[in-house]
Amino acid sequence: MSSSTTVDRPAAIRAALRTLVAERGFHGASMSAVAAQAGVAAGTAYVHYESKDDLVLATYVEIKAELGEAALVGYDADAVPADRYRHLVRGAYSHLAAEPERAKFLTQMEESPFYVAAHEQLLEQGDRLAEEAVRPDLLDVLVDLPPQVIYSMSLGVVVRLIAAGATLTNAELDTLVASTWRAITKPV
Amino acid sequence: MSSSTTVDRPAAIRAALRTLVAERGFHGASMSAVAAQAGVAAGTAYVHYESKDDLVLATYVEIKAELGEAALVGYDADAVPADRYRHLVRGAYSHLAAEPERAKFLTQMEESPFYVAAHEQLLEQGDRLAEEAVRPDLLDVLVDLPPQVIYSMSLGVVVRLIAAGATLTNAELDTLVASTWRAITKPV
DNA sequence: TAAGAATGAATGATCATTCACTCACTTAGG
DNA sequence: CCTAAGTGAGTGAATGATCATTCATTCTTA
Repeated sequence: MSSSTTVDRPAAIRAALRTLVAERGFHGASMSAVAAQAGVAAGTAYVHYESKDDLVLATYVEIKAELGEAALVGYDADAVPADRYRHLVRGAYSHLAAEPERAKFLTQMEESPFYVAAHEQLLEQGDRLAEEAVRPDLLDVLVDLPPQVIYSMSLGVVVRLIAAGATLTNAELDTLVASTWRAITKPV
Repeated sequence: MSSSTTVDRPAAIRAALRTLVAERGFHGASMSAVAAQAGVAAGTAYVHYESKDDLVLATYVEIKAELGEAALVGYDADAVPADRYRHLVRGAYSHLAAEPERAKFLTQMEESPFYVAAHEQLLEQGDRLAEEAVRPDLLDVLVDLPPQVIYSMSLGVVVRLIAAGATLTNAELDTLVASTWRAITKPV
């Protein structure tokens, strides 16, 4: 059992990975560097994670889960697709803007060698946002493009935008929601 | 001087890098692997390029230059911004779809540690497409977001789409042009 | 034959990962 | 209470693999 005085090392190590990947890319996030950033010895990460892949995966899943949870706060599952989309994008924006490190990690992740495995892991664990995206009434109105491309035109834009250091006013965010919605839905 | 019977090794090495990065990511594109793919010895790349960074940069610049050239064929510089945009996106699409390897290389590149240096190099050499993007009459109608984000909502979508293996009909491509144009321009 | 191109084994750096060991803390027995 | 054995997190030097890069040597070609 852990008492209130003990530290959650796995969480500290995941946080260190987030920070280093966000700041320097996977390039600058060697296991020794991560350990140093977390203030632990090189071997400690391996007490909690089988491998670097395992750690990266766990960190990615954690960030995605937090993002999904945050985006779904106050969500009305019975609303019309366009309104549901608006809610999710705005929720994701707020959550990511509050800690841009997360957005930077995600953009670094998306084209990395880890991504394929990470995406599979996510599907196994159940990705609340992805599950929302495949609801039939939404799918019906989406353009016929690979999910990855749909993502890159919608939530992906928000992630990259925050990773790039941009901030939007409420009005600008609404414009972006509307624009990206038009981009991913079939023309009337 | 090279006669007609000699091979252009630098070009072969750049092509090998393209192929390996497209197929396996930067991860699987070590200098030995690139040399092997090009059918030359490990040291040969260093006869023509100072370093791996140098080779990656040259390959990136080459792909961007080819893309710009292809997109600008038949370009009417006096047309209205929306029409110029349409021409460039359609041109880029055709060029990339003809050899998706290029699109895959570009997506791999965009979040890699090489990107910052590559982008600078591109600006020095003069990027025809980027120069088109900053013409005042176009800039005037674009939303106020970092260029990188504008790119990711416009040409970036096309690049990712092709890298993901999608193909579009003429009509679908027009829809995409219109959608992304709405995404990057200020609302009326 | 001179000059540049090509070679590929060797070099040194960096990495992920391992493991024998230490240490703090818990538990069982007296 | 006290103590001894047990437990598992934490350590960090060592290992072996992989890489980018070098260079003495060989080959090609003009």
